[in-house]
Amino acid sequence: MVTTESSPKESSGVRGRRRSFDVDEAVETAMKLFHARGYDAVGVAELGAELGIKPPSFYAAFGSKAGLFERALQRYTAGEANIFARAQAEGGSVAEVIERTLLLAARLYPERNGVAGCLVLDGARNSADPEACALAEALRKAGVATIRDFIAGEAPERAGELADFVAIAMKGMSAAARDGADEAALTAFAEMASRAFRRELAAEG
Amino acid sequence: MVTTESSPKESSGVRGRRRSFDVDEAVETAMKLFHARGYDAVGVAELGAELGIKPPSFYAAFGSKAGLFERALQRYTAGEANIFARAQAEGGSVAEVIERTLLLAARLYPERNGVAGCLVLDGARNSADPEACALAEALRKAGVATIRDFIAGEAPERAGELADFVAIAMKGMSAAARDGADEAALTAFAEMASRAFRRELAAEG
DNA sequence: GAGAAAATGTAGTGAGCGCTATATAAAATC
DNA sequence: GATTTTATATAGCGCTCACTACATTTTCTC
Repeated sequence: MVTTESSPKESSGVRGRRRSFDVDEAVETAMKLFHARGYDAVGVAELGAELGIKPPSFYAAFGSKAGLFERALQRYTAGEANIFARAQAEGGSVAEVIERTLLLAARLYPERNGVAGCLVLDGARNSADPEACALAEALRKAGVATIRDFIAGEAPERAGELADFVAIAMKGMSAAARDGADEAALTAFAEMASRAFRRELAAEG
Repeated sequence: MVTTESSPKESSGVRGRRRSFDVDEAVETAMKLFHARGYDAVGVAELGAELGIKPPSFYAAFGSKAGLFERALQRYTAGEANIFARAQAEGGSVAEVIERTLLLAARLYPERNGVAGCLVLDGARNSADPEACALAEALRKAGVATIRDFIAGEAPERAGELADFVAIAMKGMSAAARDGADEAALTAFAEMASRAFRRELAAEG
């Protein structure tokens, strides 16, 4: 082979040949592909081509296609896509945090570079792979549980249905974004949903 | 062959061998399969096995997999799944019809026999086939246009965003149902969304 | 019955799927 | 340098995908 090794002299402390690609970069690329077209529609061959690696390197690094999807989901939820965590970090009342959450979704979900909606909510939608579905489902359940616990701080009686309201609204916004809705349309919805949430929260259960 | 022809004596006026299967029944079966698992996840081989026909009969009758999907969508929208048409048929104000629409969705969308959500909204979600996506998208656009025109009768100024609110809420309910939400959860959402719609309609734009 | 038309059964097509066996190349330790 | 370890490249696995060529059967018209 005739590669120009970037740093062949310095020891890394790890035995064996060094990876010729950046794993984090690969996960980032895969994340975008899965997000743009859904889990099933992105093949291992395309991933390999896009990542610049051959199948053996792919499976040595990620174990399986679902393994890479799991890494992509981890990267997704650890970043700016974790909308509720970002909204909660700014503090405020339950109504304020939920409003911020919905408005943030309206800002983040519209199509940008072929990517729209939420990877967790829609990335494995209609997938034939049970493993991919289970990975996304676990994150969805954890997400709504987090929101429910947060709402329970102010409204323990109605926390369940109020969290469901937010979750279903988010699913609608993600689906709408994937169907082509722009930020203005999603923001209009988010504002109406926020007003609704505020009123429902204020009303006695 | 040793088939027992059901009515070999009476002429049908059409030349050639008669179909050995009922096309409408086949479309019905295909509709359920597409609805349950999504367009891409249902293969032609499985459809043929389930319908009891071989590939040549399949393609002679439907032209292509997408052709059968189109027939399935037509059958779907012509039946009880056309929620808005059913809600509108009962008459009443815009707020009443929309409330009926959302509550009807909450009743129809939860999983029954492996089928959940809306075929038009989610049947081709994440599909790699542009034709299937285009068929579903056309029906989605027609549906929201119908709702917009109906709302415009009472609120011409805000008909666009109010119709979008309903459409996004329905997408959320369909997605939630496919994720396992039951009728109680969807009904709770539908009631909150209905109250929200009523208030937004009453408020001056 | 002859011929035409339509549907069927048998048997496949090329292409893509996720994944792997095997050998080689590059880095470490000894 | 010899050995070990890791990652690589080449090539191909068995399987499914949507779809079709071809001969045959059924049913019509004439």
